[in-house]
Amino acid sequence: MLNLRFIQENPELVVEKLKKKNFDASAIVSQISDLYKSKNEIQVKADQFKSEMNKLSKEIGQLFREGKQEEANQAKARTSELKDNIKQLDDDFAQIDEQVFALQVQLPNLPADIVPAGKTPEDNEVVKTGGEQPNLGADKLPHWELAEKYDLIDFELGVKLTGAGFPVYKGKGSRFQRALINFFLDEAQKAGYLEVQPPLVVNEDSGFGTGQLPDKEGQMYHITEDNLYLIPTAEVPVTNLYRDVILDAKQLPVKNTAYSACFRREAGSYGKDVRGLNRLHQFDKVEVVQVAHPDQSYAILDEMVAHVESLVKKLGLPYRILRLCGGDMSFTSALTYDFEVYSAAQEKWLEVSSVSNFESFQANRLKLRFREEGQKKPQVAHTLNGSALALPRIVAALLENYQTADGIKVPDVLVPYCGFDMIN
RNA sequence: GGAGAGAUGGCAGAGUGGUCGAAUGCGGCGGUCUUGAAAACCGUUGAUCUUCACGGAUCCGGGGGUUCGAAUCCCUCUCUCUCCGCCA
Repeated sequence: MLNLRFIQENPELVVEKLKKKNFDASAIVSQISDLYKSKNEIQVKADQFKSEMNKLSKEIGQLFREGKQEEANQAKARTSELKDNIKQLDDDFAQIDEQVFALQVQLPNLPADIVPAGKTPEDNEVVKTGGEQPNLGADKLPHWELAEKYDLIDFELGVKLTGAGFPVYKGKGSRFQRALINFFLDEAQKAGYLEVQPPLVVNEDSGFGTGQLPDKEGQMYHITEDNLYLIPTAEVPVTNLYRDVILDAKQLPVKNTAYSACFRREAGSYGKDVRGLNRLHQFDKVEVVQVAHPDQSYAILDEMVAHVESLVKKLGLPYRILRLCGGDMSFTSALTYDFEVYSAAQEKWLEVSSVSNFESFQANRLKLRFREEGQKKPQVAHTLNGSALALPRIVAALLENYQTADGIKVPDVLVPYCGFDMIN
C-alpha cells in the first residue's frame, strides 16, 4: 500500500512509475487527491466543533458541581447543534475515508528504476547465467517418469487422497525432500537467519498485511467456517510476525527463515506446464524474510540473491537469474529477481525462487516501523523475502539432471542429509 | 462440545460517568553519585491524524448505542484465559 501523503504530494510520479507496470493510475490518483483534500477539510472542521464541544462539556460539569442547575441546562441546550454538526461531519469523513482506502489498495507498488519495461516474461532481463547443462543421452527421462521408475513420487495416489496437484512422496523420494529442506534451513542459518516455525493457517489481518487480501482471495484455500486461510507461502506468517511492531533501528536487519508447506489453488492451470512437479497445489518451501532499514534494503536484496545463488550452485544446477520486467512483477514488489534452473529432460527453465524488495509497500499495511536512535517519530521499514528454495522444481531438475544409466546420483552436498548417494 | 472469567500504555496492574491519555510498579532513556559498575536518588518515557507553527482531534480489543460528557453504563462481534469433556 502506498502512503497517502506520498500519493498526494507526488501524483505525477506515481502515475509515471506505474506505467512501467502497465497500470494506468491517473484516474485513481486524481480521485484520491480530490478526496484526500476534502477529507482534510472535513477533519479540520470536525476537530474545531469537537474542541468546542469538549470545552462546553467541561463547563457543564463544572456548573453542575457548583450546583448551578439553571446555567448548566442552558449550556446543554447549546450542545445539540454542535452534536448534529459533528455527527454529520464524522459520517462524511468515514465515508470518504472508506472511499480513499478502497482506491488506495488498488494501486500496485511502484517499480524500482532499474526494473526493465515490458509486458510478458519474454521481456524479463537475464542478468546472470551459471552452472553447466548436463549432457544426457537420448534415453533421458522427464522427472515424472523417473519418479515412477524409482518409486519416489506417486501422483495417482495423491489424486485418490485429495486431487491433482497433491503428490505422495515415498521412500527415497520422501527422504530426498526432507534432505533438501534441512540443507536449505542449515544454509539459511549459516547466513544469519533465525529459524521460525509459523502456523500454516492465518487470519484475514495477516492476509491483508502481506498483500494477499483483498482481491487475491482466489489464490488461497479459504476455511470459511473459521474464516482462516491456508498460507500460500511462509512469507505471510513470517512477515506478519512484525505486524504492528516498532523496532529499534539497531535491531535491523531482522532475518528470519522458515520451512513450510505452501498451498495454492492456482485455479485455471492445465496442460504440460502442470505435469509432474511443475505446478502443485501443495508444496514445500524454505523462505527467507528480512525487515530492513530503507537505506539498506537494496544492498540486502543483493545479499539475498547471492544467498539463493549459492544454493543452486552447491546443488550443481544450471541456473539463470532474471530481473523481472514491470509487467511480470507482482502487485506488491518494487524489484524482483527470479531464479530459474534448467530441467535437462524437459529442456526448459523452471522458476525455483523469487526474491523481492517490497520497500515500504507491505510495511505500510503491516504498520511495521522502526525508530532511529534518539528520534521520537518512528518510520516505516522495508520488507524483503525470497524462496531459498522451493522444493518441487528443484527436485524435478535434480532428478532429471543427475540421471545416469545406473540411477540418479545424489549431489554431494545432499549425501550427508540423505544417507545415500544413489537413487536406484 | 459444556461452564465460567477476562481484554487498559513495552510488561504487570489500578481506575467503574467529568479534575483520565489514564495511578502505581517494573522495564527503557537521561542525569547526580562512582575509577567503572551496582544500589540509591532526581528527571523523562505511547501511537495516529491535522496545522508553517502555537495548538487541536482521535485511540483503554472491534463496531454500535445511552449521555452535555464514556476506559467506566447498555447492545453486539472478535479474541484470550481457566475448569470439565475429548485428544496428538
